[in-house]
Amino acid sequence: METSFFDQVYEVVRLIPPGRVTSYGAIARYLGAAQSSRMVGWAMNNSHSQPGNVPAHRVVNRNGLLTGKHFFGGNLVMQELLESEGIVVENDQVVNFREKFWDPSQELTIRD
DNA sequence: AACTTGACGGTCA
DNA sequence: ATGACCGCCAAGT
Repeated sequence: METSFFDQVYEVVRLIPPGRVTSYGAIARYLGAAQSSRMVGWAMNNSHSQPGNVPAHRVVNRNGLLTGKHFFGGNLVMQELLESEGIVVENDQVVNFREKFWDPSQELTIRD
């Protein structure tokens, strides 16, 4: 396997537990490409082409803003999905984002 | 083949 | 605090 940057992104996204959200930058940083946060979003764009389900709705930008809601086929689809998991979304922004924030580098623990 | 855009983020002014 | 620019890599045009 090539273990492309994209593939790793999908893998991490799938590890995001329900009721939690993370940011593109957090994933990118976990993969060692903090400056490539845009690539994470781009990977999400291809996520629809990936097997299995990639909960991209749990990925928001560092503001907790549902920047990708537009890509879910609707404006409220992403919000509905998040609220369905217990996440409160208001004005396209995750309430208590800091509490709901799930950092792979922190939760997955990188210890060697 | 080259240029522009893109679901971001951090730094600089 | 707000605004603008740069970086990163891939895909679309």
